Amino acid sequence: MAEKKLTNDNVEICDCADVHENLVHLVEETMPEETELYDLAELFKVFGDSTRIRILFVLFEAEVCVYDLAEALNMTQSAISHQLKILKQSRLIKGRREGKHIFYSLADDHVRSIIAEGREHIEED
Amino acid sequence: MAEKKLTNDNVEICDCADVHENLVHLVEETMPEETELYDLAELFKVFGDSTRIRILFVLFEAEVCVYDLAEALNMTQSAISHQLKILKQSRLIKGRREGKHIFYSLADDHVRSIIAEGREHIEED
DNA sequence: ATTACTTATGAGCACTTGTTCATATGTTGA
DNA sequence: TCAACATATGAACAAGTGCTCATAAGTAAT
Repeated sequence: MAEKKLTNDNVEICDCADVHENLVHLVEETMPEETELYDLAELFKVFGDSTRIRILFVLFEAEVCVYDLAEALNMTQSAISHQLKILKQSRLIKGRREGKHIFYSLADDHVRSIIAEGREHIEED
Repeated sequence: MAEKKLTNDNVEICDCADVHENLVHLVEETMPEETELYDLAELFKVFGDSTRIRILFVLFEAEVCVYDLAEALNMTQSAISHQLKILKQSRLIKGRREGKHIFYSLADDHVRSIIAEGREHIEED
C-alpha cells in the first residue's frame, strides 16, 4: 500500500508501514457500538472506588443491611446509601426489604469474576 | 447473641439479628489489605473511561503507534498520549520503540479477560 | 397519630479527571 | 547542525465524583 502524503498543508503524517487504512477498517469492524463502550466504561467506573469495592467485599460474605454496612466499614449511613444506589443502578447488587431493614446482596456472580480478574492483575510480579 | 442497646445517648441502633459482631469479625478476616483495595480501585478506574477502553479495543487487534491510534480514534495525539501513560502505569499496555515510532500493545491477557467479564455483565438480560 | 428506627435523597463543597494548548524531548535523515 | 517527524508533558479549565449535612420517606410498634 502506498504511503500517505499530503502536499498542500502542514498535516503531520506518520507512515507506519501499511497500517493506516487497514487499521481504520479493522477498528470499524471490531470496535463495539458507541453505547456499549460507554456502558462498559460506566460499569468499570463503579468498580473504580474503594468504598464501593469494600462494600462488595462485605457482600461477598453475607447479606447485610445498610446500617451494618456502615458500621462494618466505619462510614456514615448516608455515604453508604449513596454508594449502594450506584451499585444497584449498575445491577451489581440487589436489595430485599424485610420490615424496617433492607438487606443487600450481590446480584450475580459477575461481580466476583470481575474483581477476581482485577486481583490477579495487580498481584502478578 | 444479645441485642446491642445503648442507654445514655441518642445513637441509633440497628438490631439486625445477631449480625453485628459476627459481621465485623468476618470483614476483618476476609477484607483484603487497604493497599490492595486501593490498587484494585485504581485499576478499575483505568478501565472506567471510554477513551481508554477504545484504545484497548484497538490494541486487541494490532500493535499500533500513537499517531495511528489518534487517527483511528479521531482524537488528538496529546489526548491519546496522556491516556497511554495511564494505561502504561497500570501495566495494561507496553511500548516498543522502533525508530521514531513507539508501538503499543497489550501487556498481557488480563486486559482481555477483564473486559470480557465486563461485557458479559452489561449484555445480560 | 405519634414516636422511634432505617433508609434514601438533594444541595453544597473539596477534590479529581480528561481534554486542549503550548512546548519540550527524542529520533532520523540530509 | 538543522529540519522534520513522533511522542511526552505541564498548565489550565470544565466537568464529574464522593462525602457531609440536613431532611424526607418508609416501616413498625405503642
